Amino acid sequence: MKLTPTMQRCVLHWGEMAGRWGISRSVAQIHALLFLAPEPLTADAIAETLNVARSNVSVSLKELQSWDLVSVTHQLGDRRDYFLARKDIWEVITAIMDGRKKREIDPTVLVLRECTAEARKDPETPEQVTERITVMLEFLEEVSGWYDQIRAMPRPTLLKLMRMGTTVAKIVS
Amino acid sequence: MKLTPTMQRCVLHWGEMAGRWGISRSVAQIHALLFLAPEPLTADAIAETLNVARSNVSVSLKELQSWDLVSVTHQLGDRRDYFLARKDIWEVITAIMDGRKKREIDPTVLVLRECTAEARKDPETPEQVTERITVMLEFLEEVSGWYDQIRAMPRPTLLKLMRMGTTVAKIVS
DNA sequence: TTTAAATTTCAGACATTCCTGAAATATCGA
DNA sequence: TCGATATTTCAGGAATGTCTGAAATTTAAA
Repeated sequence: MKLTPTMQRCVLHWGEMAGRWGISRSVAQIHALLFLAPEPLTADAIAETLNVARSNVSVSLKELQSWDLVSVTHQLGDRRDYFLARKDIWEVITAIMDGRKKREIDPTVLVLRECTAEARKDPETPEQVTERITVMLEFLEEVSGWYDQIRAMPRPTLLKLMRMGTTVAKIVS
Repeated sequence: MKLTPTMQRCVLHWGEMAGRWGISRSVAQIHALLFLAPEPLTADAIAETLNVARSNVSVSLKELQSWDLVSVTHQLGDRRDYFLARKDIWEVITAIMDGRKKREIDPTVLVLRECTAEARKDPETPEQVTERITVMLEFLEEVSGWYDQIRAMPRPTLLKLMRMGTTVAKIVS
């Protein structure tokens, strides 16, 4: 896989953003490469193009698959795996948002449920604190539910809503 | 500052989530502590309560202030800084989202702008790749603009919209 | 000023995460 | 089944990020 200067720039930038995005540089670079690549690539091709260890590519691809951003295809008469990234930018973003919700929000909701129950029983914990935890839990649960509803809406509807921007508010109020 | 078992649990959980949230454990724990604390705390009190170095608290508080999650107050006749976290959960979440947008999206939009310009001039870059980069840029810009609009809406309106869930779609279509 | 408290800076210790390369395992055709 | 190729696992090294404690700086009262 030959990279033009522009493609290289994208891949490198993805790698630089990796830290902030909470993934490793390899994962980010591989994702950029597969996103740009016009056709599926083998793990070897990826390793060669990005100059990283073959095993690193294997692990990183597993992570990208766990994010539902990359899938495997095959070519007739070739038993190597060919990897392919989601190309639809909308699906890419929603996959990332789903993954983040699962990793960053859901565990906290579980703990907060236990904490509120515990706080209510415990007379030591100030009422104010219990209240604060409860409010946070309820808020997270409400946002979670709202997110699920939004996710279930057909894309054209969602797009239309987005394009309306603030005018929705005027209609519904 | 004495922590009840429930408060401790929250603080520790925040610390454990820190990695996934892209902040250091200290920053997360200090935020949890200040969020729960009924009143402002000095840096020394924080250091003592969480058993971390005083200097660490100083740096972490600076980061929390850069996120607009923590502010400084003073008590009459006391020249120490007293730190206070945003208590309104809605404001907390929007502050975090603003910070993430600034750190995780905005830099990429800038680079993608340069990349699309570059790709268009460069005949080497395949048309398909240029197109893909352009679509991604346009999508990010659209979402950014949409986010700004949403952020500017008065909170009660936004809450009403959220509570309506999918029924908004039926009304506008 | 001077002094003392409060805060910040920063070099290095520590911890964590990431990556590599070798070895083990899996897969498929012959 | 065997052999060749593809993939994964994993221990240890490299790189990065975090935290500490001492020293420097800032701040405000005396």
